[in-house]
Amino acid sequence: MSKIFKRTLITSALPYANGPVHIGHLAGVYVPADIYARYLRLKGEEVLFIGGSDEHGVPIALKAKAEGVTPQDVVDKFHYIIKKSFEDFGITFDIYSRTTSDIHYQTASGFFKKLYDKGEFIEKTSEQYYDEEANQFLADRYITGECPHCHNERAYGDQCESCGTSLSPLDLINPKSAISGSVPVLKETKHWYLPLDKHEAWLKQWILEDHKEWKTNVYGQCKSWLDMGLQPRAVSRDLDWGVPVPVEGAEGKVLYVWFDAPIGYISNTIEHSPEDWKKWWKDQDTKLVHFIGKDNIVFHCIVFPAMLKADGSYILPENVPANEFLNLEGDKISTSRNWAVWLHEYLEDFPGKQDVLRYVLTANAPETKDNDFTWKDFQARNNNELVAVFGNFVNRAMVLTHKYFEGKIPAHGTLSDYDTETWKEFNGVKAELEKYLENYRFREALKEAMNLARVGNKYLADTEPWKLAKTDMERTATILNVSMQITANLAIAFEPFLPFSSEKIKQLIRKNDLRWSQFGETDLLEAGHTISTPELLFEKIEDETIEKQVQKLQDSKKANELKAHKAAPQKQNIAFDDFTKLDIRVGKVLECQKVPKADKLLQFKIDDGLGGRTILSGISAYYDPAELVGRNVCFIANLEPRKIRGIESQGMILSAENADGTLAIIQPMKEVLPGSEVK
RNA sequence: CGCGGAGUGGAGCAGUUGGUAGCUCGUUGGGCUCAUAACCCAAAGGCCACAGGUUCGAGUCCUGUCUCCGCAACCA
Repeated sequence: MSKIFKRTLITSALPYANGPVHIGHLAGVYVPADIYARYLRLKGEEVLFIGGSDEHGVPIALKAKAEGVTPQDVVDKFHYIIKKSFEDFGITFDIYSRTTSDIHYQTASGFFKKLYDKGEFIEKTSEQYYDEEANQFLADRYITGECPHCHNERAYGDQCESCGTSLSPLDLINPKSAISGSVPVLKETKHWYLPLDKHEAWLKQWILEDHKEWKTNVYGQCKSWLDMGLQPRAVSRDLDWGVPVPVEGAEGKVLYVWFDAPIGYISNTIEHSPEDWKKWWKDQDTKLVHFIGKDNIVFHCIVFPAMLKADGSYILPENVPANEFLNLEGDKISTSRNWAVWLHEYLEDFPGKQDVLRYVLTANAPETKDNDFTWKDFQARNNNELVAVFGNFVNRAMVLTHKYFEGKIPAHGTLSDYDTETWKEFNGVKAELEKYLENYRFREALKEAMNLARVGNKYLADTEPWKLAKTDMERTATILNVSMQITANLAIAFEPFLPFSSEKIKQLIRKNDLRWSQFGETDLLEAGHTISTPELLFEKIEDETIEKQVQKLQDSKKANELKAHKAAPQKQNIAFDDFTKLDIRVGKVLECQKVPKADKLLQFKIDDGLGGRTILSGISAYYDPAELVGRNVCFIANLEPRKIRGIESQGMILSAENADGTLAIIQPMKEVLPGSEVK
């Protein structure tokens, strides 16, 4: 894997344009990708960094419908919010475009057509629900009906949000079209599939043999997929929002988003350099790197490469450095629950503090496992590391230079052994930094850069120029010369990570043209060169600021709970006779235990006054089996028995579901005999 | 026995091809005063999830077990 490449093409996962970007996206994908891009540029290498919005697919179509606008309105809104926030945050895409661009339509369409003509797809016909009133096939999400499991009447065709089961539209009882409300009919529809199974052999060789250096999470997941055997995947859908399938007889069909989106990398490259885009995608000397989150591993390591290979003229990714997920204050980040720190809001709340967030997200990046972002940690890293170590050193060096030499870099005398040793340390760090950056280990790399600032602080503390200034001005001059050279070096070292601060240092020392190759040089600033008056690089973040953010999160959490607490609408009235058909009883719990290999199930042995029965209930998350023994519970006695996990459940224990989904068992207020009827 | 990832001092993490367990923050004590009460030094704190095995020697290899996260399954 030591191939020398001429240029590097960096792609970062296309954010889905149904919401703004949050810190999870940043930590997982965009900050590392940007660090990598900036580093290579600083080294003078040929780099192209591609970004863009992913704007097709069912969720956007649904959101548009719910808000009574067009899908284009939805993606326009978020595309510009996302694009602007990336710009303001300093993510240096060479192009940030979108999958609704004309060029993308042509590119994606052409890509499909070529594979189609080469016979790289297989065609399959299957039965899907069709809305005769609206004259269209229905995506899974467009079908609602009764969940066969929990009988929630508003389950979707792909999932029941009440019980969490994933469904197929055919499972739904009384399906209804979400578009017209009519009853859909089953109709045959044809789709094209990419036969991944045909690509299995070379994928195995390419990943499992030739790319053992990929990160363990990436390699492991690919191996698991390859070992299980690959299946053909549909590349088209019946939908009216997307790139039309460019084949006769494919009216009303569009490319499936996962096929469509990665081609966006290519179309955005074409949009950026229409003349010579091919050198980025079709020249073996180009190194292609995909930055993504762990949810995208399979698409970028298996599906997209299979697409590229099927075409035959494209290069394959050299590496796919996928990160794990970032949690927020101990909870999963969630767009729908509004549990997130949104980039555009951060930029408003913390103007000029892009680098603080970049620092925290890199220092705590989820490179090997899921990590947690907390505001307290954010504050601590800012105050104890950025302010106290990095900012403080630069300030010390500059203040002293102004105090003793009127802001002019003094000429140095003979370097002492200690001076030389300090520089040696610098050179060592440079090599380490490069090693880490080139292996996508940005957390470690940043730590090395911080160590340089520590070296600086230690240097000043050990040499004590403020004392020497009283007796030995020549030595003081040397010390401050060295200190300012260190400062200039810090500007280089931090440029990929904290570009705004690096820029500020360069302004302060009035030196703009610093390149990576100069890193480690001891004469970046000439004697006599005048520097600006010192300004602070970072400022302390007070407790109140942090408390405000925490409060903001808690408020949104509360708001969500209240929103979710809206009581479900009342169901249709039923006849008294229907009620009497239900046989609800009180029973005493005799035994209770967890069902092995099942997350949620508890197995009960109930004294029902009729000889006892076994009932299973999915409440393991909320009750300890031991505390339930001896308690009275209510259960439906005449519900048809059903086998779950191989055990027959003879009834249903009644629980109330709280707004947050937690369950509370219903029990009678007074002691009653087992088998008592509930009326 | 579903698949993958992870379990290292209070917190967050390194530990490369097996050879005395490190880093940052925090804590405690000391020093210093140029600096945003910042900085520097020192100390305390880990039976490297657990149990076996291979080896002269294992955090590092093998086997088994447990826990956490994601996916899958599952919620009468």
